[in-house]
Amino acid sequence: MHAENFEKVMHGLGSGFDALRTAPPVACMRCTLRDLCLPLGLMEDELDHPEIQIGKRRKLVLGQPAFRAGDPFEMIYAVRTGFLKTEMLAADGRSQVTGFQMAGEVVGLDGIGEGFHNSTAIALEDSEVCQVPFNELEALAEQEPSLRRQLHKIMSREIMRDQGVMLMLGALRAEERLIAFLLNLSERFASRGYSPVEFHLRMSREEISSYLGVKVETISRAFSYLRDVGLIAVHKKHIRLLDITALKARLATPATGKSPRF
Amino acid sequence: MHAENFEKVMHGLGSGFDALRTAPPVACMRCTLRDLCLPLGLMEDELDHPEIQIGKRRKLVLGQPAFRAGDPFEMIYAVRTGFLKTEMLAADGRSQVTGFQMAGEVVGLDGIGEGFHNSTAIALEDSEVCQVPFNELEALAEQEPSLRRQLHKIMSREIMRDQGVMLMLGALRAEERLIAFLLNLSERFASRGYSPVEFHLRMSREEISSYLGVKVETISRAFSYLRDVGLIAVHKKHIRLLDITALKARLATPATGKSPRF
DNA sequence: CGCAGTTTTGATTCATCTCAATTTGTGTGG
DNA sequence: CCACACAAATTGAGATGAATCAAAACTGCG
Repeated sequence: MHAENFEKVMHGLGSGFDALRTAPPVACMRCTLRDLCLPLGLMEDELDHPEIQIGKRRKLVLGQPAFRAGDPFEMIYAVRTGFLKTEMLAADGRSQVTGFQMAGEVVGLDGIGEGFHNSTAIALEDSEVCQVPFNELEALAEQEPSLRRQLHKIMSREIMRDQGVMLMLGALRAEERLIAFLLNLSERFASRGYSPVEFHLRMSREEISSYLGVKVETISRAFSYLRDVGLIAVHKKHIRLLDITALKARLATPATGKSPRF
Repeated sequence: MHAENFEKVMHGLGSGFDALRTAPPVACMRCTLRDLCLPLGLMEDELDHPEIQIGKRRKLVLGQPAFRAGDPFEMIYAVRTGFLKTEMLAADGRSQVTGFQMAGEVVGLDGIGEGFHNSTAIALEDSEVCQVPFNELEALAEQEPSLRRQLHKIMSREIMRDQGVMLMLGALRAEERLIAFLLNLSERFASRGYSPVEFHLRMSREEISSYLGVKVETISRAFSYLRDVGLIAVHKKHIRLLDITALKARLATPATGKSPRF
């Protein structure tokens, strides 16, 4: 979906706002996600708070939610390790996956507006997130212009990401959606130092199909087709992109008539 | 689409940041969109700045863009009167309408992240917007906690809105999408004091179809069908919802198998 | 009043869904 | 470690919704 959304991410370690004064276990400055994260901006201007940190780490086992729709909104969550999915529930109980998040990406931003989360975030594998109390973050952002800008960028990027998904759902056919999805994963893995051509899907076909707005069978067929034409290699959840250029080309052309590219 | 998104809106009048000190033509406090807007929060806490205002009014004639994709990001825009559409351009030149905005709604938030707009906002009728310089807004928000919260809410609501559209595009069939669209307009008109059952569409069928991710012919057929079954009355762009309850019911049931409502 | 663009309607084709069966994978307990 | 039971994924065949191609009706405008 959408060219680049290796989102800069928000995170923090330790706990509480007074962390500004006390030296916490692991400061944001030393966090491994430093440059993907909120403190990125922080560091630029505010090197006088080397130990700044907000939020605390929390482990999630496979299937465990970070938060559920309806929960009061208090935190936003930065993925430190692992893989999450977010899903929205329709009124009739059916749900739709709205995104997959990997290290350095943020979930929970949708809760700000209404005071409660309207989506659910679930770990697709054992993961670790950094819980950031939003009101503390806001307060801190007040004092740190670069942090404030970073927060706004993160929210803005989420808006862009969502709009990219809209474009994909509105304009691409099933097979193209899958290609866009795979290419998007590829980019995100690449930007994290992993192989862009070979990776492991953490989500089920069902979850992919929900995200892409088609039925599981259709996704399965699309996988098979791309394998048959030699564009990808599939071994259960292990994917290898055999010809990224050709895959991109399939997105760049309106194929049968609908619009292309994400 | 999506229950409520009569977005609180950001606006301002006059111009420049120094407006904090000089008395501008029309202060936010006296703006007719006051309670839909950013100053909403402002007023709660900061009654000591009765003349506060940022941004300036700008008229747009039908078809005129407030900004274009690629333009450097400097302002966000609150619709004061009229009707806008926002659209994203795909790599191959095709475009997709990503939203329609009416009085009290904000456009341009997607530009924050990358420093340039990645969508285009165009007036669907003669309109007036309030241009708010974003960096000034950020600076002002720094001093006004309630304004800051309001800004975050607005961004968060845009995220929720987009996710609602994702759900619609991923889960509903053409006819259901149109119903969701009409019901959404209905709510937004209602929240502005207009009739929820009778209104004028400002956008073309083409634009509706782009937004809903289907072809024009399909939208036209969906209109005709809903008319034939007595759910709506259509006279060109004038729409009357004859049975809102029944329309909602069609969204609440997985119809032929796909997911409904959202 | 006639032309150009938009909207509607019709007929057909095609993509995706649906239903159903099969295969493959996974976890559990013997 | 194997066998079984259950879940996930694939494949097939047919039904159906939406796209496509084509043309007619309508709308607005000079």
